[in-house]
Amino acid sequence: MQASFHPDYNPLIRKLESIFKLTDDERQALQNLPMQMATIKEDQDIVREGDRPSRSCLIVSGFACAYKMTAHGKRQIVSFTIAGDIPDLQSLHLKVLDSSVSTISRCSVGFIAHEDLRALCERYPRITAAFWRETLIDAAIFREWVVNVGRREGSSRMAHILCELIVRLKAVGLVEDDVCDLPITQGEFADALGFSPVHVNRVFQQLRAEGLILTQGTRLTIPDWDRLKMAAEFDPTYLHLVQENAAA
Amino acid sequence: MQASFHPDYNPLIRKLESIFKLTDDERQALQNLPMQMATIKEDQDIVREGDRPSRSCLIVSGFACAYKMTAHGKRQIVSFTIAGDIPDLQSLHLKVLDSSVSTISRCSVGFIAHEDLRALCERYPRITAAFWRETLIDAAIFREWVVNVGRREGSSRMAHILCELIVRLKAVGLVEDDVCDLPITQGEFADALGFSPVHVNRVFQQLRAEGLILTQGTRLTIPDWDRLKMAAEFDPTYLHLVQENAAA
DNA sequence: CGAAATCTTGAGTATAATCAAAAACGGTGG
DNA sequence: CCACCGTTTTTGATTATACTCAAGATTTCG
Repeated sequence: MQASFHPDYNPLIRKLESIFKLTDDERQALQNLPMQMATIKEDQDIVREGDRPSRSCLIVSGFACAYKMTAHGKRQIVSFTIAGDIPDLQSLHLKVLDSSVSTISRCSVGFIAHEDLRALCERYPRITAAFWRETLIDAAIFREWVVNVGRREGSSRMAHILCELIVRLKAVGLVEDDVCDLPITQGEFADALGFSPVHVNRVFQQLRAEGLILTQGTRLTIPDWDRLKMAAEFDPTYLHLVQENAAA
Repeated sequence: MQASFHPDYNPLIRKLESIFKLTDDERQALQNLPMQMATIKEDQDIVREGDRPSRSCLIVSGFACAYKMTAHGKRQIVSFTIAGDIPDLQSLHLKVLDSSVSTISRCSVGFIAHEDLRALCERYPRITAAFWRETLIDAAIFREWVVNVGRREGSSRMAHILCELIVRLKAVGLVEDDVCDLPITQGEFADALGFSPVHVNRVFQQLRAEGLILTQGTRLTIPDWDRLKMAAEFDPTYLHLVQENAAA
């Protein structure tokens, strides 16, 4: 089936609008972009390492992640993806996928054919630049994750990933009053941080004890944003948010 | 001063040629691309985190790296860059640099103004796509580094980074008979692997004892490539080399 | 309500960090 | 060519962070 978003609700258009003012022409082209919608339940692979996809997937709602497996069967999550992200946009130019994408929560996703993306890019250079820019921000996030996993310990590592998630969720309107819904299990955080699940649990308790976070089920509350940022050594520059969205 | 390469020696053109056959027009445009050449001695920053550069730098020869510092003064190298790489190409679309680039050995670099790159991309969409693709491969390498630092231990982590370097050096003709010159100190490897220098030293000794590597000064020899690959759990897919260069 | 997943706790272990000092190496200048 | 200096590599001993294993508590969801 084709997408039928109210213009304001198409998360792709919203994201591009936040970077620059779309012309009517560009907006029209984006609204007409064929998109095959699907709902995918939690913990399902959307695409797998080794695939040679002919389309990319836009996460419309829900949480997903990109991950790789080591030869010894250990999983490393390399990024969390939220509404508006296209976690496999790189497959437009790289034939073989080098990582898998899996849902974390139930997701609504839109598949966009590469041929349609290519046609769009060919006609609208500013959209090409915007897509390229998105993949460059993804790369900036990977860089920061290398730093996080390589050089930060326990609680600052955990705090950092929480800061990143909150800022990114805030940018797409998914944080209200320092509260957000974060359906990510401690085991999944472990795979993102290079920790064991047990260690994540202990670090969580430490953060709670220090009053840096509050959890009730999947609901996360940040009582004191500045203190969490401090504990995380968090500097949001690498997310390259535009001013209006950079509420960090 | 302007660049004056023999066509075959311009590492940027060589790299693009390895992806697709350039038209005469495209090759001409690349040869005419204004490039300010400089020689930079070892351990010098070329650009720094926080800069807002108006040009990008092509590494023509030598070894460099991109790195970030944590608030506690620890350094994490997020990538090694070799001849033909443009480690800060992302600054074409991201105003503020989120990482620094430093030389490791004495380097010959060419600075290319963003306005010239933009003009080139505007006129030659295939070159745009090729540059975009290069940044996507950078991102794929960052992903693999997250896995390496997050989920591999001691010798496989070290072996993996050696495998990557060797394959990339081979792709640009800097490996002969399983021997290459690798002017990277153990302290620098430590910053790339998230280890202490002492631990890198011990892992090196382990790899030597297992006959996986041989070192004489900065000269690295790989007696048995398959065994090193095995120890590293190395799969070169993520480097997205084209067939002719994929001698891994 | 019951089963499965997730979270939590404890105990023992392993990988890697830190600190400190010595040996080897590489380049420079006399 | 050799002595000297700074850097890099190496070694040893101790400590710390995080892992593993195992079991019990809690939550979630059908």
